[in-house]
Amino acid sequence: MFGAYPNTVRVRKEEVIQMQATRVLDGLTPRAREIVQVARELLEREGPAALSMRRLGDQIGIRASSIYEHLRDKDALEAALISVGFEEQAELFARAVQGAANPILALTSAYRDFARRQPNLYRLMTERALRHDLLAPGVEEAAALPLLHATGGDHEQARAIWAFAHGMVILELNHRFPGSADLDTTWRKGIDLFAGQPDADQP
Amino acid sequence: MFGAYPNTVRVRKEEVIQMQATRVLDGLTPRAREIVQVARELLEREGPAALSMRRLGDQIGIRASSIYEHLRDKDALEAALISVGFEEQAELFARAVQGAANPILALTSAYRDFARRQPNLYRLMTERALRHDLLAPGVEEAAALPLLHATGGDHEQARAIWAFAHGMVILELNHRFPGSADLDTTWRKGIDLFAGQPDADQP
DNA sequence: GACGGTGCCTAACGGTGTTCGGCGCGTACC
DNA sequence: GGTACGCGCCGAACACCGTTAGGCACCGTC
Repeated sequence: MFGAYPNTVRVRKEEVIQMQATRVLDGLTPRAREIVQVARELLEREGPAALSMRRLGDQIGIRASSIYEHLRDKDALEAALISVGFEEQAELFARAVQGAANPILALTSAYRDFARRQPNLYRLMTERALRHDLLAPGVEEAAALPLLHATGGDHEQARAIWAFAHGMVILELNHRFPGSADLDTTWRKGIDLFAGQPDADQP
Repeated sequence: MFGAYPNTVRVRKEEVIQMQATRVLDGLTPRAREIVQVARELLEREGPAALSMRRLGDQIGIRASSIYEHLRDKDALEAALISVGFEEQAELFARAVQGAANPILALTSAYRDFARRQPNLYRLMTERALRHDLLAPGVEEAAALPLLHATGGDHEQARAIWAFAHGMVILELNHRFPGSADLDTTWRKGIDLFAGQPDADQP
């Protein structure tokens, strides 16, 4: 992410829209889509430990072994969930920057919102190396494009902002900040550093 | 972390040293210490999936069920590993700031080194909420103190730097940056923003 | 009407964390 | 010196996990 394209890339909004149009679940049968959807609800409602093939089968009304008729294995199921997550991020982020006075602030707010609304999916999307061989192609890059666009194509800055945002989000989700911490302020100050008045050091 | 103490705390170096002296493993029997040590090697050598009670027993030469004579359960084992990790961080960080021209830069370098040298332990320490009821008391705070000290007691700044550092580290460990990314540069630029010349915007 | 594929089933394998009952051995005490 | 105790181990078992193999019923197509 933030480096898959050469530094000189110029991203037009049309390209972003087009990548969003590539629906992840289109490559799946209706039954597989249903399974992925139920899996997502189960994951978010009861946590990662509850997302077992047997529990998932129970939710649908079939045996665990029958799931393998529709999805190769659990890795493929998780990859589908992650692909859906990236797709929704891409759409969310593209919408967030539309007409935003401070695109980077708008993007990081949307990033935090996404993670807080579906913490278990967000963890799934970030806590391990990605299986690019199982993900829907291009979906990760599509989620990253709005931020790269907001930094004017500066991969360096985009990566730094992403690292800060992910660090803030995942430490918050894992309750690693004390309850007394004013995270809104920490976010604002941090983002101001990255995206704030860049002309401050100009004469 | 970065908030367990009131903002006005003044940390003397002697206090840091003293907290380091509290050895985590002292509360364990010799056999339990051995198990934790073997578990650490197994975790780091073969990854989190290999850290099972049976595999661990094999390494020691006993049955999995015998481990429960020495450690309450797997949560307690993991908590011991995490406690050891924090303890080593505390010592490493305290050493890193000694005589450093730029303490924050020295600290974040040590932070990254720690994570890269024992990625699986670092993941274990950060990827879930901490079981404070199982951790050695004070060990998390001890690891956080040097950074809080380096920011002059500014919890806000300490949290932001921590979030950036953790984000950079965990995304690097999980291979989420492209191979072409120059992470050294990203680190330097990011840390400069947080800790760099604060007199840049002075006349 | 037979054929083939689809989608489910049961059963099983090897793995996981954990508990229970038993057993041998060394130490402490009478 | 004999006895009691408890520590540290063991085997067996339970409930769960991901996954595979083989069978069976249905349904559309030739």
